[in-house]
Amino acid sequence: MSDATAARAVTLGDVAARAGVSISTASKALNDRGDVSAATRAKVRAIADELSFTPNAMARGLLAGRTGTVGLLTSDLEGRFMLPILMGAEDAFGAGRINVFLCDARGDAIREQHHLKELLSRRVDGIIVVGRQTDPRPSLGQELPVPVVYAYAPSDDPRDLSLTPDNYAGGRLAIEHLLACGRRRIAHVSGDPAYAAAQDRLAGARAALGEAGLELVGEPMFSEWTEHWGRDAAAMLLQRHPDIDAVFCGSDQIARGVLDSARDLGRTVPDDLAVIGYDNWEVLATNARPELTSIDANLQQLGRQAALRVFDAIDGIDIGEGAHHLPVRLVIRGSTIARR
Amino acid sequence: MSDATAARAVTLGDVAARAGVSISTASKALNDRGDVSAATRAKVRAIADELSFTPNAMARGLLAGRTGTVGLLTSDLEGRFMLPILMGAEDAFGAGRINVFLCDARGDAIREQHHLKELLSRRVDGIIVVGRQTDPRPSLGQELPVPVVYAYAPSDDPRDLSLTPDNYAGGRLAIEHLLACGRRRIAHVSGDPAYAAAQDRLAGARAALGEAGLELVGEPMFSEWTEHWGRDAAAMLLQRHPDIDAVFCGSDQIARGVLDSARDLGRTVPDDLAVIGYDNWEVLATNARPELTSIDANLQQLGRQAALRVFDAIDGIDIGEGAHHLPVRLVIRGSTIARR
DNA sequence: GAAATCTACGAAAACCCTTTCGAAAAGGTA
DNA sequence: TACCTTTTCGAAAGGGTTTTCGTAGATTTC
Repeated sequence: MSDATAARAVTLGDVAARAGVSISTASKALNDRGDVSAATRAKVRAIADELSFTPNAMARGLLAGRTGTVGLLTSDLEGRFMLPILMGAEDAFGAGRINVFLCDARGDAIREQHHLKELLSRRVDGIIVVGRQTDPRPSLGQELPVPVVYAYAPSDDPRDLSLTPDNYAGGRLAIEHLLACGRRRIAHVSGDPAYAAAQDRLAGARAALGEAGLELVGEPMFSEWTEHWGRDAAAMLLQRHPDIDAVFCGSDQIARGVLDSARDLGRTVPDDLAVIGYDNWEVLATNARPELTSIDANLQQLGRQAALRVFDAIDGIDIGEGAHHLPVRLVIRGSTIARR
Repeated sequence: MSDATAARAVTLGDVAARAGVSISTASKALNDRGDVSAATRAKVRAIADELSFTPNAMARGLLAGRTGTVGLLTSDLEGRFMLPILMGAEDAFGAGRINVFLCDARGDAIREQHHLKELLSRRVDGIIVVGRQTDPRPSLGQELPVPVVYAYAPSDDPRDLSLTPDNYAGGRLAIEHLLACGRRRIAHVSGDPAYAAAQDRLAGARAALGEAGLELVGEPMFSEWTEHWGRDAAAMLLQRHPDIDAVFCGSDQIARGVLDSARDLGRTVPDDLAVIGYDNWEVLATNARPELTSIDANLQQLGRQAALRVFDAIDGIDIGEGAHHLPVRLVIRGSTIARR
């Protein structure tokens, strides 16, 4: 960028002057509006191309009242869950010629307020708030001049619209799959029990077991969402309850640890022991031995949905309120069913 | 968002009227500019707060010529490398009251052009282009009205400024560490040989070995950047060259696979065999058995640098040109040195 | 008391675009 | 020729803010 001439950008006026027409005619020619002769239109278009004229979105937005931008307020970019949501949203917006303002609050409420102000000052047409856990988070309030949709982490105010993955259903789905595979003695190893996700998944699992007249083998084991813990937990578990035939893990990382320990202890997966993970983190799941069956939260879909809701709200459509739990999906791989 | 009144946002005029002063006085009062009495200033401020007035950034940008926004044009959000870069950039910008337009081109040139046009239409003050590989990518051209900095993937035009991690130095660093650990019979397992990163790391490794009067054991093994390949490669390697005492892996995933196979084949890491990875992907590296020594490309720092360069360019400072290789960092863990 | 100096404020231009409405030109009809 | 219709274009307003410059009033100086 040595010679980036900071020359004034070419304006509609420049195009009009060069084409020998008025500014209004030029505008109409470029926007297919009003009555302009075909010849004039072609001429203006040609000149605009030649000067590589790009209309000033700000000037346009000033008039229209709409900016064609949406704010994406994340609390923690780092998280693995943020990305697919972000992609889904960006995807949906990209199709509609909307641009995304990205703000990362780093989990800090003050930074969040600061970013919120920035977004409002830029007159975004809507805001998506993406949390890093499925635990409820403080609402931005009801007084905002733009529609807000909460994704992943629901708002703690039921008047807000929140989209969040259905962890309860995920827990059920995992257990139902294990039961369908003929497993009966199922244990649960999960992460931090303070996470709503951990509790919801467990609740779903217990419900599914209950309907089959079964219970978890032993107490559910909670600690961290890491492979390390998965290994340690599995070692303890297999010693205490050598007769288990399946483990439902709260995350793929934990499941990887469980797989490792099981292998070390001479258990064969899936024949001897079925293992199911959660999150369907592809890199981890597909490189496990055997490949890991998992629950996918459809996060990209969730991001898409959030974006579409914001679209609707912008168009004046009522998008409703409350926390909506989006369906999750079972991805079957070799850790629960032997390959034929 | 049930009651998001689409009421017209409060303008400076509203504040001025309510305060009983002119628009210009109100503006000056809020911006600490011009001559305004302390009393008037306080009054205007109070009213602005009360009405929760937020200046319209578009109207402001229209005048100033600067928008306080920067475009982040990524070619592939999905990639693991994008995130830290994005975070670093967002961080640097956040501090300077600049907002980030995020655009994901999905690796598609047409989408990229489309997004570029959008960004220019929004009159961003600068653009950061983030690629997904360290291979050179097509330049956006020299004719753009705003400064551009290429991060991770350098531009193929030497007149552009590119910041990219120094893979050659990374290769050297890895080998030098292994040599310092007393290893002499070192093999190399890497990913897709079509990646510049793979070739650069290998070249650096060979240079370091050469200086010590050594050579790689066997041919470098290329295939995929996966654990699967790491396992397969290690199995072959240890059969063909049972006497190797270290493996330099092209990625942490490959290294994880190598660790797995080594363990299966009864080799002890690090006593018997040292393993070093690349990328320092924390989740993988710290959960390996033993924890994985790796090379960290300082991507967050790279993103920061890119942002700062754009800042400078906006301020009219010449930011230079050419591809700059940013230093990488060795992170020592248990896979190369036994814990005391 | 007049002149000079400050101080505090307001009017208006500028930024770039879209849109409305009126006017001019061109063509057709009686 | 006088009148009407259709087509094509331009003048001007409007959007919200910043900034420049002028002015009215207050204060000081001789």
